[in-house]
Amino acid sequence: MAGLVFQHQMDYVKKGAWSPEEDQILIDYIMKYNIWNWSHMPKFAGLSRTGKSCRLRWINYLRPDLKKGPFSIEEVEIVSRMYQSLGNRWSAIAKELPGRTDNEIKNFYHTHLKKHLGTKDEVKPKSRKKAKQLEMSNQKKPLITTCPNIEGPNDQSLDFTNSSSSSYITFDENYEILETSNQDNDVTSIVNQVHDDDNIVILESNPESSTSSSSSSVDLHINDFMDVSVHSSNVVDFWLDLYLAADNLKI
DNA sequence: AACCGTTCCAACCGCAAACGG
DNA sequence: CCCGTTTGCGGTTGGAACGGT
Repeated sequence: MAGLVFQHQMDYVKKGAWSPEEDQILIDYIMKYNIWNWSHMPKFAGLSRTGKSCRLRWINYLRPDLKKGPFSIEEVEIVSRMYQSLGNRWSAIAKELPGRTDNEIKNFYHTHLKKHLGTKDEVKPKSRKKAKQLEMSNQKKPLITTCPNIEGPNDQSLDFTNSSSSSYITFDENYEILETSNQDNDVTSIVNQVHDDDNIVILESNPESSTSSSSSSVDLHINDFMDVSVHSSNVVDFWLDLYLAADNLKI
């Protein structure tokens, strides 16, 4: 519900959801005059909004270079890895993901990653300079690498089936498992094969080439102390389950 | 169909950092 | 250096959408 806040007798500031008309006014104004001063601009553009609200709307929703749609496996991997090293420094994490905003990443963390990664102690460097230094020193190699837009095992240039050291999993457009390197969709054995110096390669299958879909939910019996449930209801949860399962194996 | 609980995310708020006169 | 203004950041929340009963 949009509200009106009266600042002075004659002018007011609109709050709440933006209308398509307001969006268009903001877009048109910025396209014509660029961003020169957020706090003064709304008045000139004819918007009854605070500069803060305009800035947020532009940065998080209207800018043309924003990437829309769900996070890719690679993006999830980056967010996960950077959160482990940087904590809740969303804007620093966003710099690694072109087209994604800090707000979007923060939301993504709270809705998808929190339950898997838990909360990390807040990292609060004294200055942004220190923060930058910390960020530079925290680069880690990912355990799992991703190869988006690769066709999969039928792609002759990527014949993983003859490789003794690689495993693969392909998904259909719903991220249901299509095929694995051991030919019997046995995710368990793939995860069990993980060694310290291994990467797991997750292939995203080409949606056009998918022919079948099969549901897959497996309980991995890792050892006498650990059972891990891996399911493929969506790419994010599947990836995280697999990631954590593989990571636990390294202990 | 109605209700209720949950999930998700756009947008808010307060505060801190950066800027500029 | 000081101080007022502007910009940027992260936590929080309202409410729409969804799913289950």
